[in-house]
Amino acid sequence: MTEIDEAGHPDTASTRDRIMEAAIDLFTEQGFDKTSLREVAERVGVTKAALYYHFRSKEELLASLIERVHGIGNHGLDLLQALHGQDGPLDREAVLAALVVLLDQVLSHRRTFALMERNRTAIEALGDHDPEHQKEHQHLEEQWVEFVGNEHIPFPDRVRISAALGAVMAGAIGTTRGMGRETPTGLRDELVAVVRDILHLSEPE
Amino acid sequence: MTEIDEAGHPDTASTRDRIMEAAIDLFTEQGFDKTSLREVAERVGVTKAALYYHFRSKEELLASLIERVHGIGNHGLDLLQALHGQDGPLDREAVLAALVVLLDQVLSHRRTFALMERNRTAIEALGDHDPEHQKEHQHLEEQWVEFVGNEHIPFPDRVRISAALGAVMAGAIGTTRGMGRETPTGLRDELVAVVRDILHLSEPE
DNA sequence: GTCTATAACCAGATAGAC
DNA sequence: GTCTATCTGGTTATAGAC
Repeated sequence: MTEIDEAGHPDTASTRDRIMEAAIDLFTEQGFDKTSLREVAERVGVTKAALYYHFRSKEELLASLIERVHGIGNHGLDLLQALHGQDGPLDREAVLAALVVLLDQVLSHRRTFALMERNRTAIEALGDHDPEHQKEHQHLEEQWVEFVGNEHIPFPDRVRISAALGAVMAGAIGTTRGMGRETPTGLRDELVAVVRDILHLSEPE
Repeated sequence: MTEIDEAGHPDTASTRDRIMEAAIDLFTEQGFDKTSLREVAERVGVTKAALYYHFRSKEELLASLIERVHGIGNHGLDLLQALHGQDGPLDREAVLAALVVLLDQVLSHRRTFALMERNRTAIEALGDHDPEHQKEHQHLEEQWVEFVGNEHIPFPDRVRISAALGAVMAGAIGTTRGMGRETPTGLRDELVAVVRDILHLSEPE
C-alpha cells in the first residue's frame, strides 16, 4: 500500500519527502508566493541551502508536488475534449464517465488538488520556464475555453457540464477539509449521484 | 445605470479608476503576487509613485477591488449560516434562496469574483494588517467549516450544498470567460435549475 | 497629481567548506 | 547532504521637486 500523496512516518521519511510535505502544507495554507523557502526549511529543520540540493528552484519544488497527479489528473478533461469533438447533443453517459474518473482522481489526491486550487496562478506561471508544462496546460485550457464557447453545443449542456465540474471539485475538496486521509463513506457515491442529477441521468437499475 | 464593477470609457475615467481597471485585469491573469506595481503603472501610463498617491499600499489596491462586493457578496453565505444554526434536516427552499442570492451577486460582479477565485491566498492575507477584513473573513470561514463538519446535519445534505455552491461558482464564472459584460441569456435560469436538481427541489408550478 | 530618485528590505539562488 | 556566507536583483514604499 504505497502512499502516493505523502510520505510515510515523518521520522523515517527522507529529507526530500519531508521538504515536500512541509511545502504542500505551507503552500496550501499561505499560498506559494507568500511562502518563502526559509519558512519551508525552518519547518523541516534544515537550511535554505539544503533545499537547493534537492530541488533546483522553488518552482521545481512546486512542480514536483503536482507532478504526482499530472498527466493522470487530466484524463477526465481529456475525455471531455474527446466529447467536444462531436458537435451536437452530448453523450451524457460519456460525460458522466469522464467526471467520475476526475472525481476519483480528486478523492485520491485531495491535498494535491487543494494545493492546485489555491495556487492556480502560480501553477500556470510554471510554464514560463518549463516548456512541457506550458504546452500541456495551455492545450487543456484552450480546449476548455473552446468547449465552453462552442455554439454547436446547446448552451444548457455547456452550463451543466461546467456546473458539474465545479460540483465535483467543491464537493470532493470542500467537504473534506481538516479531515483525515480516508475518504468519508458515501462521499463518492453521493457526488456521482449529484453529477447524475445535474446531467439528468437517472439511476442505473 | 451606474456601472459598479468597472469604470466607464477608459478615456474619460479618472486615474484612480484606470488604475483599478488595469489592476483587476493583471491580478486576475497573472495573480496578485506575480504582478508588480510597476506593471500596473506602466499599463495605466503613469509611474509607480502615482499609484501611491491613490492607494496607500498594494494591498489596499487589492482591497479596494473586492470592497465593491464585500458585505454584499457574503449575504448568500450568511444565510447558509442561519440555516446551519438549526440542527436537523435542512430547509432546502431556504438554501436555494440563499444560493440564488449568491448567484446573482456573482453574475453581476463576475470580474471581481474571478479575481477572488484566483487570488484566495492573497485575499486571506489581507487580514494580516487589516483587522476588519480579518474578522469578517475568518468568521465566515469558521462558519463554513463548522457547517461542513456538523454531524447533526445529514452528510448527503452537506455534500450537496457544497456541490451546489461549487456548481454556482463554476457555472457562473467558468461559462462566461472572455465574454462581454452582459450575462448570457438563460444562464441564470439554467443555474437555478441546476441548483434545484442538486437539492432535489422540483420546479415551482 | 504626477514625477525623479532613492531608501530599505527580503526573496531566490550560488560558492565552497565540511 | 548540509552548512555558512554572500551575491544579485527586484519589490514595496517614501521624500521631495514640479
